[in-house]
Amino acid sequence: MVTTLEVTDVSAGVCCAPLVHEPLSTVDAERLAHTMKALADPTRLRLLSIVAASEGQEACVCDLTEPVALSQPTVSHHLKILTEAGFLSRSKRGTWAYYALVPERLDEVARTLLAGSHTGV
Amino acid sequence: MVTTLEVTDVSAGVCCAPLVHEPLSTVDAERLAHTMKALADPTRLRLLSIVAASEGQEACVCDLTEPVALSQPTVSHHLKILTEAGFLSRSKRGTWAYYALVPERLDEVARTLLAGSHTGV
DNA sequence: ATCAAACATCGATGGTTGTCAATATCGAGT
DNA sequence: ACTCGATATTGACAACCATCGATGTTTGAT
Repeated sequence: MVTTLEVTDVSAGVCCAPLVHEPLSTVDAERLAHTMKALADPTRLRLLSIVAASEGQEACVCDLTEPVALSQPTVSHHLKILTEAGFLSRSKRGTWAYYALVPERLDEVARTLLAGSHTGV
Repeated sequence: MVTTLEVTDVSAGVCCAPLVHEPLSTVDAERLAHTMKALADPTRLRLLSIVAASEGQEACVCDLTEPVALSQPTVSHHLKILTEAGFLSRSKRGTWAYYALVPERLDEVARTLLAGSHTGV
């Protein structure tokens, strides 16, 4: 049984775009918007949360098709978008493709949005 | 001079949707996606960041049209979407409409996305 | 070598969305 | 009352996107 681990290109990192501290450059805004677009769909959010709540925070396509009640091609399409945005990683084991959560990526985006309000402190 | 302060409906709060701890319900996913959609456009992200970087974290439409190089109706349209999503508040002073950042809302969304990875700590 | 299962890709389609010009509304000053 | 300046709304259009069925590709098993 062969195990292939594919690492997605996350070089277009949004790591250090403050959003709230200084005006975003056109290219930074474009990059961040592309990242947020991956999270701006209810199906993709559900897929993310289902994967995150699964054993080892990973799941194969066959486990995901039924919960979201969509066709397999559609699910594959969404998983590809989430993977390209860096929120999931793909590893193939046998005929199955396992998608795993990349929590650091979610945290990275969360930090980008932080505005530093002192809510109820 | 009359000052009107409008408070936007944020009752559709995404406050306590964990995203990473348990599968999102259909309705929660729908709500969160709607919120993320407001942040999934480069123009809106630039508008947000420009407002956030302005004096008192607020700006009027006339100050925003030129930086983004778009028509006034288009800018008003984007500001409306950001306001309805709770990221901006609108207060009218005279003929001018001032849009101010709501940092708590950004932090709220950021917390929703947090996955709790221990990146390089 | 062949077959079946899991997944990806392709092409098409209906719905959504960002943009603008034109128009409407609203407030301040004359 | 009238005008002007700032903003919101409307209608239209092109580009984008989520979805599906059909098909292609890869892998393990017979």
